[in-house]
Amino acid sequence: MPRASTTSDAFNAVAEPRRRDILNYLAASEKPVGEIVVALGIEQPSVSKHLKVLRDVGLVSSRREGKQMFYRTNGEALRPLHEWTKTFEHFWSHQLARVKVRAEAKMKQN
Amino acid sequence: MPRASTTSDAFNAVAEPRRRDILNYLAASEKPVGEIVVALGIEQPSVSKHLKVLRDVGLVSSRREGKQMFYRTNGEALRPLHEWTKTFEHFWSHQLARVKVRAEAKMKQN
DNA sequence: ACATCATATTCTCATATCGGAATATGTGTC
DNA sequence: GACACATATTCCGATATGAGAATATGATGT
Repeated sequence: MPRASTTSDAFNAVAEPRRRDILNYLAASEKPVGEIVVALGIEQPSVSKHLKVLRDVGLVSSRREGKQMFYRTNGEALRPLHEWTKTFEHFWSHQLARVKVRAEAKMKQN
Repeated sequence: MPRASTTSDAFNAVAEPRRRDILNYLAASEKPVGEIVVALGIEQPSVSKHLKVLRDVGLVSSRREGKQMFYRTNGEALRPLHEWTKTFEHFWSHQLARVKVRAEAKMKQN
């Protein structure tokens, strides 16, 4: 069995750095493909292919306006990722407290 | 150019569902490989291979105790994922998002 | 040294991938 | 219709993958 398809879910789709770049770029406002191409410096066919993947998993939506296709990030599709990583939040938010405590303990020694 | 290696970063490593299962399982407390095998019903070689990937990206750490190898989740390595998804949080949590969604729903009625 | 238990590695295979190049589709204008 | 513009699709090649099976390594006890 090979690796799961990039279009199988949001986890697989955002594993690709370029696709995260695109999502970041489209988060502020919708943009036509051509602007993504120049802004991120990616070849046009690659951008179209990445957008297709993102669209398949619901991470972007599109709208046609004349010759142009406007894409926008649909951040809601990232919610499962956020929720899942959130369950590990205590690993670092608690740590801050622990480091603090350890630092204070060291201070007392001196 | 093929897909980036699963060991290139945490994003790629957790794209595999089994590896997320393992991270979930090891989050509570460290466990030997054998227990992961029975708990998740995955073949032992697969578990070892997944653990190697997770270890390569710092998502788990290991400790030997006699014949057994204990693994534990290192949640800190998921922080980049959490931080990144957090930048999209307003898509679902912000009141504006809710208003938008409701407005779009109303549009669809017509 | 040997046997046993626990884990890791190696091998094969079918498959999905990404980038690049070329081409196709779709839209508006003359 | 012919043309230009914007975007999408197809074909190619190199490569990493995950599962399964077989085997290797490592640790302990006798």
